[in-house]
This record gives sequence, C-alpha cells and structure tokens, in this order.
Amino acid sequence: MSICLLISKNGRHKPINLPHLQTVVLGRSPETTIKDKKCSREQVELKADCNKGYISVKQLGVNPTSVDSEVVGKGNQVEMRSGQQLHMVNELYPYTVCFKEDPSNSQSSVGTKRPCGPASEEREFHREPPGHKVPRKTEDSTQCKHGGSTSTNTRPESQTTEKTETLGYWSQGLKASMQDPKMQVYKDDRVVVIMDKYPKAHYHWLVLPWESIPSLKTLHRGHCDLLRHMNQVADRIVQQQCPDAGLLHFRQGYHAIPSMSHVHLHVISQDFDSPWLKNKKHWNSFTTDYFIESQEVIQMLEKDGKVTVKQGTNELLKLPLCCHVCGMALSTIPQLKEHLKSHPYGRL
DNA sequence: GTTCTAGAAC
DNA sequence: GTTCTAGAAC
Repeated sequence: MSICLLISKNGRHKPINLPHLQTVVLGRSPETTIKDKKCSREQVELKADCNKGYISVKQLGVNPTSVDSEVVGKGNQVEMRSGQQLHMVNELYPYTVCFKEDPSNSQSSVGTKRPCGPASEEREFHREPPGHKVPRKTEDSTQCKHGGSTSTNTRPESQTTEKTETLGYWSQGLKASMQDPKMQVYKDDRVVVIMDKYPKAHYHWLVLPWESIPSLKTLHRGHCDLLRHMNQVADRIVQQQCPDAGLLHFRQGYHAIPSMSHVHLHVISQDFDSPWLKNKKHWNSFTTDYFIESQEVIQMLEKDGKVTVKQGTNELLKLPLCCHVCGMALSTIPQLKEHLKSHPYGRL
C-alpha cells in the first residue's frame, strides 16, 4: 500500500499525511501555519485514494481553492493527481501531492496490489522517477539544460517535472524542439524561435524564452521585459520570413491553458490554411479568448504582477465553430475550411 | 500536443 | 453506406 503526502511547496511545514480513503479537513490552523483570514478553518476536505493515485479535493470555504489554475468552487469536488498543484485559497499556499511506498510496510508488497487504477494512471505512477517524488530545490539543476548562454533557472523545476507526470512525456516536447538547430529560425541570448511542428496556418512560429518558465502562471512582473522582447522578435520574424506580411494578418498570443510545458508565444497568420488544423479544439484555441494576446499578458503582468486565466476558459474550446473574420457559424470543420477560402488574408 | 477509433450524424 | 466528432491513449 502507498501512502499519500500533501507537501507545502514553499516549505511552510512538514508534509501532511493523508491516510487512504480517510477524510482530512485542512484550513487556517497551526498544522498548515496559515493565518490568512481569507482561508477558512475548514477550507478543504481531502480524501486520498492511494490505490488509484489521486486525492479528492472538496472546497468547503467561501474563498476559492484551486487545483492548477482551476477554481474548485464552494461545495464542488475535483480530483488531484501527483504533479498537480493545489492552492489552498486565493492562489496562495501551494501544495503538491505525493504518493509513495510506505517505508514502514515494505514487506507487505508481497501479495499486495500495486496502485491499480486505469492503465494510464499506472503508467504515470511508475514513470515518476525516484528522487522526484518530493520536489526539492537541490534538484533544480538536474532538469532541462538549455542551449542558450543565459540559462537561468530562477524557479524550482518541480512544477515542470510534475507536469510531465500529469500529462505525459509528450508535453515536454518543446524543450527538445527549441534545442534542435533544425527547428530554430532565430535565436539570441534570451529567446529562440522555432516553427510549430504542426502549424495551424500558413505561418506559425513559436517564440520561447531560454529561461525555464513552465506556464503563464509562473510569470511575474520581472518577466515583462522578456515578454516585450519576445514580441519584438516575433514582429521581426514576420517581416523577415513572410513576403506578404503587409497583406496577411498575424496575431501573437498565448494559449490560456497550453498542453505543452514551457511558455511559448504563438505567432500565427490568420489564414488558418493548414492540414494540421483538424478539430474544434484547434480552431477555438486560436479564435476565442482561449488565445490571450501577448499585449494583454504583458498588461496583466504590469498591473497585477501575475497572469490570471478566467474560470471556465477550458469550456471555450467546445464553443460552436465560428469564422474569426466575419463571425459566420459553420457546423463542421470541412465547412469551416471551405468558408475560410473567402478570407485568404485572415481579414475583411 | 497527436493518433486512433467507436459511434453519432448524415 | 460515408463523414465527422469526441474521447481515450500515448
């Protein structure tokens, strides 16, 4: 049998044991060292299933508890797995969850089932490399050696590592691509530009910082300059690489909840003429508010010091298909593609 | 992120 | 019958 530990990411206190299938209520208390009045004394109800490798998280308090960036909502319950991040309240007091073999019970493995959830969970569980189960700062440098001359890991890499375990190894693909000279279109001391491997339009580049920034939520005010630089580089790439840059409309922005780890700025022409654009998720990720303009991200950082993704953003991916230029509704992807031929430059 | 495929929609 | 989508698996 495994045991489950809830680990304070900023080391506020020692890990809290969550016994198998036992309800544990946490909140403002000496146990968590949280004194913030916004945090209820009974903020969350947690129940670990050590066999299946997840914990149920129920928000009891009024103020938002979140798992990754998604707010749970009072009375609601979500599952949280190894690698995901729980914020006790108001995006504060981060925790991760860790399942590991009970050291006091090692002999019981004979005749005792391993974690036995669905196949994918089993794989994810076993993929977790030893030593990464409890994120530690000393392990930062073992991750992802960047090719740039200024590879400055200013944040613990644990978030990146955990994301791998949640989403699979494929989610780390950009880290390899950005290092691959064959993919690189441009690089300087701060950023690299690569072609999107599966472009969703005639022109589709990704601008990535050498600095390891796992996601939008890792960004802080100090990144504003870097993001402005990414924008300038993107502008330059468009001018250099696109002969009809004057006619063709481009947008630069970030996916609110990207699948791939490592912050990347999409630079994409608005023709959306591509065999790789295949489904509703592809379309809506570039044509709804799921796509956050780069300028908007920078403004958020300047104003609030962080990037906030609105609740329900994931639902935008399920919206009906709608032309990004004229707003016409189309019922299928093939019909949409046919319609797009009437807007070859992505503008009216 | 993509691929694969069952089954819904036509 | 074919086309298309959506969800699981990776």
